Amino acid sequence: MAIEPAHQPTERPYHHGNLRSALLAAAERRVRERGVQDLSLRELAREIGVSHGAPRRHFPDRQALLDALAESGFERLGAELRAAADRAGDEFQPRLEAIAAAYIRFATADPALLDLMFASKHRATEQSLDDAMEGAFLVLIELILQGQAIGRLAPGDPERVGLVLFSTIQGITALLTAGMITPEQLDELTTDAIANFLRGSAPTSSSELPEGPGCG
Amino acid sequence: MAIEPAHQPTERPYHHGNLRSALLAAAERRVRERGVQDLSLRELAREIGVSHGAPRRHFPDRQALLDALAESGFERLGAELRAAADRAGDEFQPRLEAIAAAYIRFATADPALLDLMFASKHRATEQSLDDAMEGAFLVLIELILQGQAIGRLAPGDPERVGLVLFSTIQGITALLTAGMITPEQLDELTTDAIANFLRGSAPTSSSELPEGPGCG
DNA sequence: ACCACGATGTTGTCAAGAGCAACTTCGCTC
DNA sequence: GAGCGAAGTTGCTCTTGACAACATCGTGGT
Repeated sequence: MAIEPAHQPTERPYHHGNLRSALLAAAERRVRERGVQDLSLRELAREIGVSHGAPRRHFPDRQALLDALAESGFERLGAELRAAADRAGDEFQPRLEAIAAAYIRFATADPALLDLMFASKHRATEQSLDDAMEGAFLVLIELILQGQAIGRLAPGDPERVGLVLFSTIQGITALLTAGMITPEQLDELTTDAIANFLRGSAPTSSSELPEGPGCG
Repeated sequence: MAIEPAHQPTERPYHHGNLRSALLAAAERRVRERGVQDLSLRELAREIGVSHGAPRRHFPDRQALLDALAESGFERLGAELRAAADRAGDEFQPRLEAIAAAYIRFATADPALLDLMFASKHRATEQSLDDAMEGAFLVLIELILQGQAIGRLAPGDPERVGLVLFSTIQGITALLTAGMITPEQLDELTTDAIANFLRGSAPTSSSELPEGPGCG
């Protein structure tokens, strides 16, 4: 008989439908609210209304779920960075500031997730995780290329320059989530760091203009 | 009956003597070898040869041990930074490079401990942890002050400048422990970052010498 | 239609760890 | 030398992760 059991029309069917997505979504929320440490597969199963053994079909162990969480985190981060860059228009510096702000916004909203993303790499040799990471980093590389093209940044391997910028921004988030700086200091530090990066990576007068015309 | 039981002269006495230190030492080694995640109080107790309930007398719960570990980590980090600075002599740039190298050496040798140090701050409102952190950061501040005094760095709040430098170095370690850069890239990135910082924080010609004598 | 099979979910079990409490042993002081 | 508190032990409960055997569903082949 039929299509539905007698109790409630929306009684859970035997199969959840997309348990994997549900687990990831619930896990991301739990991580945001209570940290990675307290994340329990059984608790997630309970919350979703599924048995404690069910998650195993989708994630062989706890680490596998964390890896998947990290991967989706990198995808979302990449998307947010790109969106911020797009919204910021075509000019270099506003784009740089928008990307940095978006990164820091992500880190502020999801500190535990970002930690997880940076921690998960250790064990996981997953290609997909690498790809997701690479995708997020690409936004920075493109920005560097633009900066070099318009002469705001000294020429050179864009990846090297990108890493310097990346380190700085990631370091700021580390200090923030570690509680070593207050939210007020955050804005100040971000501004300082970007200004420092721009000055430090600007073409030198001599490289830009071999004759040293600054003293014309 | 008396002084010793019959078995072995060096049979463990009922009281360990300094279980707290032993726990911290064993924990630090375990964290270095297998990460924070796998650290188990009971395993430590077993390794030291003490019952599973004993650690509780010194650390009310697992987090308390982690906090203590973080604190001692900051103390050691501070000591190593200071030692490196002292060894480097009196000149500014060698000191800067030595301090950065020492920080990164620490991060390379004890990645999990550094993560722990930066993660433990969340919960712990311990004053002692703050103090230990502050002590490590002080080395940087003094360095900045020196740089400003000799005119290699632009004047300004040394803490602000110090945070920029700190962020960058900490960011590098984050990329390293995340596996996003290889050890070869590490040296390159460190060099780039320091050079970038120095250029970015150098006094401008105009602020340094109001009359712009560079073209004299 | 029907059946077999694989994917998904459930239940039961085991080992291990954290946290807690009652008890024991020791060192130290009065 | 009695007792008191610090340090250590033992035994318990609860939770979790991992695993295996079983149940249920839907889908493709015939």
